[in-house]
Amino acid sequence: MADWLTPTVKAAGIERALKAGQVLFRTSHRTAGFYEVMTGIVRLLRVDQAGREVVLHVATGGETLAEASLFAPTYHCDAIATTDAVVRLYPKAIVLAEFERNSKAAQAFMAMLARQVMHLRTRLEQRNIHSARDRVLHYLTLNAGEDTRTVMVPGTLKDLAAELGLTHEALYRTLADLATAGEIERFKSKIRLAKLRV
Amino acid sequence: MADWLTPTVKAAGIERALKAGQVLFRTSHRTAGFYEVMTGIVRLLRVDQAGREVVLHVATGGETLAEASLFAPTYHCDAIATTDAVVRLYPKAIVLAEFERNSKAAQAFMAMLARQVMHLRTRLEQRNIHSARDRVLHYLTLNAGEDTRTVMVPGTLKDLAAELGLTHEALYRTLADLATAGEIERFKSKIRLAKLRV
DNA sequence: CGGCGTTTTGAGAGAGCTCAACATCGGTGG
DNA sequence: CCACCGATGTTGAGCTCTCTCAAAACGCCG
Repeated sequence: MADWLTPTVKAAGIERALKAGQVLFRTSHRTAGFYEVMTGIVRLLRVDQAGREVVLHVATGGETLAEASLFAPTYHCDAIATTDAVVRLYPKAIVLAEFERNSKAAQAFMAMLARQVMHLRTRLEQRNIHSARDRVLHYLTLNAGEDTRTVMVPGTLKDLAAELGLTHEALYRTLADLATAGEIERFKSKIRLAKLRV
Repeated sequence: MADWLTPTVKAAGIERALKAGQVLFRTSHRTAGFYEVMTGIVRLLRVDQAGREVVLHVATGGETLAEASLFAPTYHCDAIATTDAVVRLYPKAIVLAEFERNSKAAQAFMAMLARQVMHLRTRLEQRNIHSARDRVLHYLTLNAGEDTRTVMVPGTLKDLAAELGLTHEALYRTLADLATAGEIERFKSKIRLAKLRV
């Protein structure tokens, strides 16, 4: 997953603990580099003229943050810890120098970004599906494993509901309906799509 | 916008016209490179066990397609023209060689991908907002220009509705409501947010 | 002038959201 | 070992909001 993280870069990572509400960086601050969220939740936002927060993104464990800051002199939004959190800073100069020297690392980084773009587009497409039923089916179909039928559910169903953009109630109901309709089978942390009806 | 497109790469671009319904590439085909959609609409999709299309993305003019294919031996989805379309192929070998030789170009490409990631995350965040009113306001606030109040509307309001994930009726109504509430002013192809009320 | 697409407004229905109650499970501490 | 507690999982009922279907006004271009 993080094969762009060469030993050099990894060694340069600087961990930092944040209290809930603490500011990681603000708009127009000079960019230090980009971050990886290790634990907790960090949100990216802008503040509009009326002082309201306009949220750009909510990052949780494992996600990277502000990749674009590698190529910009200043940050373009604020980053604030929503919960207590631990982040790791990858200093811009070191990362860029590594990419210059090591084109394999650069390629791996590009590949990671390209995969993210792909994945995000897919999730966006998913949100165009209005029916909860179809949205869940879309997700299951796309995330079915080797046998093209079994999906491992990562984390709780509540988390899944959030990823799908549904309330957890709606997800529970939809799964229950699909199960009684015989379209899926449910297991502890797996869901299996019914055999295709031809 | 396309500053990663060095003359070398640009010269290597191969245009190709597609009829509606024509296949550009299929899953497991060997990757030739990635594409830019010049005109028309191309959709990326997978086919599930029951033979149904599962759409991953719908690309239109100016968008790039299958960036991740640069780093993979085979395509992981099908690409089919929805309308008559013209695409431009940037051959993998040439692009990668250029990135190896020209680290500025590589950096520009990374920067482009990073910006895309940022933008897609923002759009995804936007879709988490359920109320049409708040979603429109979120969009307007984030896209306000220099003066932080005026938004140029690209294309028709119908297009905007699609980008926002609303029906055009819902958007028209919401804009009308916001206008009568005095929260926005509407012009030919501009919308201005009302002054902040403190 | 006659079409075609966008913009606008109306009315109705359905689907998911909200609020609420309860079950279940895992962990914690007495 | 059991009682307690919090978070997840589940089901119910009502409501709101957007979608859908419909129709008409408007603007643009041939």
